[in-house]
Amino acid sequence: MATPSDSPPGSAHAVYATLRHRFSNGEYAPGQRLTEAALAADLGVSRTPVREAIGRLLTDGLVVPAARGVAVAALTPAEAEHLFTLRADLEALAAELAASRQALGMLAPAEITALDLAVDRVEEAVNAHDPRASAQANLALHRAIGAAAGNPFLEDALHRVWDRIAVTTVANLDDPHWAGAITEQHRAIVAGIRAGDPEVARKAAKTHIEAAGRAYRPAP
Amino acid sequence: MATPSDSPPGSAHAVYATLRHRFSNGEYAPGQRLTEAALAADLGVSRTPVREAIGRLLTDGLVVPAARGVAVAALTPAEAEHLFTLRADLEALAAELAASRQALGMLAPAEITALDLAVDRVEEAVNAHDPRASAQANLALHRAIGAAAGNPFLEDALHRVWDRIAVTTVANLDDPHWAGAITEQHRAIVAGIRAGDPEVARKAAKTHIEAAGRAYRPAP
DNA sequence: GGAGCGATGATTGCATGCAGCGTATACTGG
DNA sequence: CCAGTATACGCTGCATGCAATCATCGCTCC
Repeated sequence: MATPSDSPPGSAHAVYATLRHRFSNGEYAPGQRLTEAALAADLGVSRTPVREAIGRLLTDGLVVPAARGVAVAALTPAEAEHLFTLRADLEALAAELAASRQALGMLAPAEITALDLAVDRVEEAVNAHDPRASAQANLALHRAIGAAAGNPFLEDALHRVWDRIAVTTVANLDDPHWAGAITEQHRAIVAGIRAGDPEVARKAAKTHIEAAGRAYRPAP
Repeated sequence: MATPSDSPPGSAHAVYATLRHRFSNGEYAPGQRLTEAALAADLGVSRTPVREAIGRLLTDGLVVPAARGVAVAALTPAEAEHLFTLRADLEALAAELAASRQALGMLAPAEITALDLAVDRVEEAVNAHDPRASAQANLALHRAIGAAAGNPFLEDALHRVWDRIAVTTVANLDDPHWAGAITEQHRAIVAGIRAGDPEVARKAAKTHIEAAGRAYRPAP
């Protein structure tokens, strides 16, 4: 909900940003326990800012109260389904808004070009069978679409969903059928945006995320 | 994003919940500055948990960094528009999911009855020209719809949007045309849910929130 | 040998202390 | 009377200290 332009100073926010970044990179295993002292030592600050950051992660749902403090939140199959349902709608809205802005001439040509480029990068990474790079390139593309929507609150909601999913996922791209479909679907979304057709873009995005949800298999 | 079933213990979370509740009740004026010491004294705890709670409010965007600490976030017209755009889509999804669950027999008859009752309460409050009660009853209805959707992540996203809007709003219900339309639109949403028709429910909800967005005028 | 129980250790949760910083106020000079 | 400046106060931000709590490990008893 915070407009991303804010960059509050302070060690607490830095710790929070760092941890959030680590989560979205899947650097922590689900169920792993986090201790304040260890993080404080790791990040070179005292326990207080770490404590604040963990509190924020708690409200984000990225960590859950555990026996002795907090643990990295896992994702039950039901939760994953709920997340993808929400994500499908949010990304559909993002694509729709991006297309609307394009129709109104509010998107720079460079932004559209960047979308094409991002699609290419995903394709390359998938063809190279590099799951890590694929996930990152894929996220970059979707982030770019979210940015093109021009709605900071939507972007924030998307980030929350992505981060929550990213904890447990290295996207399942070894399914050859899904790997083949992903680029085609990406191109359909971008085509809808480029054409300035909100309905087409929305449907393409929704279809894509629903397919991604079916392909997703949470780590055990 | 936090599944609402979690209820982390601790004074920090209690402070956060209290403040969040106050915000959603509009108890703080936009721009008002909040000091840790005053809140700590008010709530009978030390500055530390207050500090943590304020940190969470910062990431929620409900407060913004100010000269001397934090101030209650105001809402620019552009932000309000973005919020209502997102809200329209989220509530549309909520109504759609609620209708789907109804079609699958997953909604208890008591839930449907509660929706009807909530609509009636909004109507009464609006007819009584009680803006405060109207806003609360309206929020209660929308919360009920959100709950009927059965998706905790969607509920959380909705709460974030509502709270962000609630800071500056006591809904503008003195517009007689809007006041007359609101109950009709509410009934349309509930009718769609009761009929188990996701498309009808979605469109009704979207139409309603878009109308609400037009009627909304942020406090100066 | 297994199970129950107690002690110890680690870790959280909150309070307080202290330094740094910015704001506001009061005072002085023009 | 107004403007400029210096001082002092309030407030934040972080670190540390202390008490309470819970898990784990080892011991004893059956």
